[in-house]
Amino acid sequence: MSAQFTTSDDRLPAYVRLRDTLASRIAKGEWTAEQPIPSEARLAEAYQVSVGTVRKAVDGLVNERLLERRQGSGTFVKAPSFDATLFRFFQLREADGSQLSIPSSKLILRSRSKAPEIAAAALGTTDTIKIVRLRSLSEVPVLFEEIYIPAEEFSGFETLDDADFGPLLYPLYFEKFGVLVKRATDDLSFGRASGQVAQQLRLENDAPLAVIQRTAFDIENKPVEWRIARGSAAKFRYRTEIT
Amino acid sequence: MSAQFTTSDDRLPAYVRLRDTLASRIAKGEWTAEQPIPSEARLAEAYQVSVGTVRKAVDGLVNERLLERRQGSGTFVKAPSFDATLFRFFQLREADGSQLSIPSSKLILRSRSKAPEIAAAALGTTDTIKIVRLRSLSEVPVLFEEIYIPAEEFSGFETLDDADFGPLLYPLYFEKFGVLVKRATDDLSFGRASGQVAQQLRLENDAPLAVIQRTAFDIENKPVEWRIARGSAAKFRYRTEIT
DNA sequence: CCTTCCAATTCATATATATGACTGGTTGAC
DNA sequence: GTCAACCAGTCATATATATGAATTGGAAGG
Repeated sequence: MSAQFTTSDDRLPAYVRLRDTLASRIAKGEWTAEQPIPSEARLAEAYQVSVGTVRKAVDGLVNERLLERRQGSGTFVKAPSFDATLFRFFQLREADGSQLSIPSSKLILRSRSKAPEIAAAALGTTDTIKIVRLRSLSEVPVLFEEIYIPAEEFSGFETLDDADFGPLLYPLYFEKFGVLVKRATDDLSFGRASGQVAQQLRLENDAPLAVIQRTAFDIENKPVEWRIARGSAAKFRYRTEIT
Repeated sequence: MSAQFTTSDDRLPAYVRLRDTLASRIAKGEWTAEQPIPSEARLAEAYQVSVGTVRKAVDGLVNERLLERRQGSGTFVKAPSFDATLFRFFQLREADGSQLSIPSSKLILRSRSKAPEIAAAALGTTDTIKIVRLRSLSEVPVLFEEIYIPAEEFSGFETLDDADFGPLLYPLYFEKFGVLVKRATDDLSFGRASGQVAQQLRLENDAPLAVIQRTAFDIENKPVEWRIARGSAAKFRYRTEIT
């Protein structure tokens, strides 16, 4: 039984093509996070390569955090744990001082909308759906988000039921539209509150703001979301590793 | 010919012990960045392991950016390219609009000094040497830095000749004290200018400030430097990848 | 019914080996 | 002297294989 690589330049090394092939199968949702993918031996047999080559391909995907190895049990698709990323920036805790938690989200707007220039440049299209949310911890608003996603990829997004929206968008993208966000680039800068932003965040005009602009990419490195999030600079905390 | 692993728990896999051993040899400055380290075949022979095991050990060090492979030529120690990291935050250009460059540095203070609590906590000692610098681009001050390093590791630092100081400290740490900075953790927040900081940066009192607190670690993950850097928030730009 | 033990499955480590690709220097023809 | 061809050394890819370690599920036994 010899499965095919997904079309990709066959001058590339086998382990690279296998990695791409597996990434694509993961993106298609062929495997769930609960069940192991086929064993290394099976994959080797299926794609007619050696186990070593499979291991090297899987190594890559493990490195990219798409897969997770569990010795003795198998290799599993890693649930896209893109969870609290944005909230690493605002290290807030619930009033009781407990662990950080994912803030609740209030949907303010969701509509077909022409993307502003900077979002259009990042996404490569002006035909987008705009989402505006206010995120809060313990009823205190902490982050005001404007989000743009390409209308083409997310057609039907405007008509989703409000009940489908949880506090996190990326799982929704994946479940309803098969869009798996794999990485993102965040740009941080500093600004000042005004108008709707100030009002929603309950800040004074000109209050210092931390501004985070994010472009998110799917498995194929195609940009699938642009957003700008703003929160009070006073509460801003960010930690990063440099190597 | 069988070289020894540096003492490390011999229950660990061979490739891990070899990686540690090589890391230690790199840290000792046994190889320069200009000459290749011994070939994979030679290392395999010297340590009595297979080439595959050597490759896996070297893979690790390449991943950590300690080594760099050049097909056909060899594997080289990577010059600690910790250069412009801090200045990723302040994306400033020379007045002529040219590429970013490393800012010049004016030494303001260098003396044995008791570390403030937060630095002492990071470094594990209060017995430190304090360095204060003002960094400028095209004569415009952009960053005010206070740096603490453990007096024990850097004994003699106070008596270094001023001429030894270039714009970057990490090469100096390495050349004069054998301390190789491998990674660092940066904590970002926003604050307000006052006193000496405001004066040196030529900002008004209460001007918004970006604050970066960094702890730097050597190859053995021992903290070897703590610093706090401050610059005008207005010029602050930071980009990061999330995956 | 529960615990213990065992066997199968799976990933983890390690070796040995072969071939290809790239680099840098040497050789030799002109 | 110049330049092309060659060659030796090095990392890159790929295979085959063996053994160890962790997990799981079921059989055996009380």
